[in-house]
Amino acid sequence: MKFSDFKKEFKMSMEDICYEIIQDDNNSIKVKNERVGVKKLKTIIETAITISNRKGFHAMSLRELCSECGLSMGGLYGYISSKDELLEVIQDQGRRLLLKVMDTYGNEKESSIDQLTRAIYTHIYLSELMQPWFFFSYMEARFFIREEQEKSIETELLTEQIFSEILEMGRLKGDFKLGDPVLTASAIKSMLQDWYLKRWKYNRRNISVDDYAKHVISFVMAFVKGDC
Amino acid sequence: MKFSDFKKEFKMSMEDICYEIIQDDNNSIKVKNERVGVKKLKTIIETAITISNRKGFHAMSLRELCSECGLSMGGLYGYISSKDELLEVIQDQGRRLLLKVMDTYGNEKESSIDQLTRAIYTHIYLSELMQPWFFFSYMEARFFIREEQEKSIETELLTEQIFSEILEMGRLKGDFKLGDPVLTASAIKSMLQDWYLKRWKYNRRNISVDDYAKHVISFVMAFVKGDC
DNA sequence: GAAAATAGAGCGAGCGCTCGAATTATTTTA
DNA sequence: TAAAATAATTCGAGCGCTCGCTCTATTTTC
Repeated sequence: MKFSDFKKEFKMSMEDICYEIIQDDNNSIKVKNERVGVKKLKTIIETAITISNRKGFHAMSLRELCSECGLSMGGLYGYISSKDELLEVIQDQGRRLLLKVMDTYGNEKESSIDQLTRAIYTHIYLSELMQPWFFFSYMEARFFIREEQEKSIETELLTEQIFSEILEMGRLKGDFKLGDPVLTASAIKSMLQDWYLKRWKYNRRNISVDDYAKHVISFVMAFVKGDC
Repeated sequence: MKFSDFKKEFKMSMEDICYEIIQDDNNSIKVKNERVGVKKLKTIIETAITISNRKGFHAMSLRELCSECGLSMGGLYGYISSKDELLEVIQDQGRRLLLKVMDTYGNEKESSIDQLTRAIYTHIYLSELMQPWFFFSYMEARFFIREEQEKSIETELLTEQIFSEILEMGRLKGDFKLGDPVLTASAIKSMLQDWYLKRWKYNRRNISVDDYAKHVISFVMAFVKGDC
């Protein structure tokens, strides 16, 4: 599996998700025109993530967000009802994308090794395409209100569970030799997270997404194939 | 090496560092009485880290810090000249401790495997004792001013370099079979960082610092001993 | 020309920081 | 040793400013 192939299959665009959000009556979007609304909402979310990743969500003023999006305070408040809701929209949008892709990429008929390889590739490739959101979600999580924080923890543990289940299944089938599947899943996850958290480091060293994925795979495989 | 042994050897207390800082004329501490000054400064640093780790340094108001430390705005400003300087003091204090311990724990006469094992143990044990500072330093780094940010990056790369040098040396001696030492060092580091960044997860699962250290060691050893 | 969208001045609250008054501790004087 | 004088420390109201958010006047759209 190559990144370029994955990118092609990854058709679910942000615009589709923004369209879904605008249609959803649970939020406070006052704009009627869908064509304009979807485009603006997309800009707002992307710009908010960009500024937040530079200086933090809390330190980003809404005036700054407005001027970078090319709209006024009043204009912005046609899309959100508070700064807290903006955060919810960002999280909601990212999670929708994430869950859709994770659903698609399961395959129970593969061998344990292929399953593990595929899961690692999928996670790294996905976090490459959604790097700003993954970074945002990780770094801002501790400032979320309780409800949003619980959703974040849930998503974190869910991802980890995917790995621990593959490991556990592989151990039962005799394909893997490893101690604690949960600790191992956690170790794998920390390597995957490094890819979207330390982007500056890997850019500086000219390490491509495929270089990184291959290295993680070989690292993990050495452990699960050996006896410890 | 057990954590309890390490803890005993780790005699350098925060109070000594605070004493050094107060003696240093580069800062703006106006308090004359050393006995009171050292104690208060220690409280200020520890409380500031605690509040910051909960809600972020930027979101922590100095009024809040004052009331938790039991002093007034004026009182606080006898120790710092600005909120930015408080951040510098926190970073400075942590880095002094970190570097002192890292200097102590080198040992060039060991075998490659022992060196690697010792380096991993030292890092995990150290980050256990200084967890709040490590967490603070990692999560707030992107908000630092350029100068402070460069110091952070330098420290990050220095730690990584310790591992990549051990790995490179081991490969040359024929003890290790591995591909890229830098990528491997980076993978090890991401596992070490997980220990102080995801404390809630490991606490919830009742995983001790020694459990974690052992697992990382076995994970890394499987890779460096195998052929990839 | 009605409805939808936008603009941006204005509001109260809370921020980092200051500074003179109040309080406490120490030294000097008689 | 008690009183007076001086120094050191603590205090918190107040300053200028920016924040999230509101609301009405204006412009744009169809």
